Amino acid sequence: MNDNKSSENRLKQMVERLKESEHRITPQRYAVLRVLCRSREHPSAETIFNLLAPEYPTMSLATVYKTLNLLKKRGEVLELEFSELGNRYDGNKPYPHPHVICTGCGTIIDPSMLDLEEITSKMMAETGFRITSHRLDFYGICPACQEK
Amino acid sequence: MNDNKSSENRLKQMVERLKESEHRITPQRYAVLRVLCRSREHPSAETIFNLLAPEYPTMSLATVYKTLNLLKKRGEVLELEFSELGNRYDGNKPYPHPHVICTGCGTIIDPSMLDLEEITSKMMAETGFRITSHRLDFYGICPACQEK
DNA sequence: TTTCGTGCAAAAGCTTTGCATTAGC
DNA sequence: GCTAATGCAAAGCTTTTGCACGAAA
Repeated sequence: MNDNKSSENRLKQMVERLKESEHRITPQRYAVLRVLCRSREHPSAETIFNLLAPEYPTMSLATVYKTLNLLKKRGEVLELEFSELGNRYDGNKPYPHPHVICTGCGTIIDPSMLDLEEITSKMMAETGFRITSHRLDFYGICPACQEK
Repeated sequence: MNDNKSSENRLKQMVERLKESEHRITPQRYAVLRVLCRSREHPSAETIFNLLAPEYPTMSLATVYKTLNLLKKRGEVLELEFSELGNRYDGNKPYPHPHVICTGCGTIIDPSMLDLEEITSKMMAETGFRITSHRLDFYGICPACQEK
């Protein structure tokens, strides 16, 4: 879980922005936002659903997906695409950043930010692309898995 | 398509390595290897299948997937995981390297190599992970799509 | 001749969609 | 009260699997 202050601020920000764009804050939707803001594990849709199911018996996976897609469309969540691991979501830092992923247990953590500006400029010059986003993943074995 | 010399060398290398590990070179398998070596478009499984279907009427998608998984297991092909775009494969450079991806048309190109050694070292020191691989993707709009 | 590979069809995951019901605002 | 959101079930995709047949070495 996240430290309380920053995750609560992020939650308020998400709610505020949704309200501004005429979106309703339902209990289910609020619950999904809460999980996204309070977790740092880059949860999958199913993880979010499983966390909420006990407290919200009528919650459905479809609602989780619909909420994630809404947030994705509005740039409020970053989707990490994996076919094996399943897609994972980051609501705290909804902008491209590096990740370190354990190929043993699927843990995903955020290392401190790297400066990718220079690399991006070189890319644009070389390829002629208008670069809008990026993804940098490091794969390896996490400390916990190394001890197994 | 690739330049003939290097793609034919890569093809021979793939065949040689499969033979060394007691794998049979069937016409279907050879055809998949050939497409992987001759294309630089990072094709999907279905793209490979569609390219070969006319020439090999009995070819099946299952065989393409089985061949790709065999090559992946042996480190002869790099799999790029996308949920929206579908997984894409690179048989020419089966080691982690940067990609530039057009979010308009799905084109994937390889920019010239960047030095990621230093970044990787920093990652390991900071996270305690034993880093084994990485993925660096830049997303943007390719020159062709910019003119549309 | 003995495996191994192929290819069909079915299954398995994950994600999306249609639609009637429910509930924000 | 109007309209958007929910949630069930069904459908859609991509990828994998089981198994009988066919072919490589």
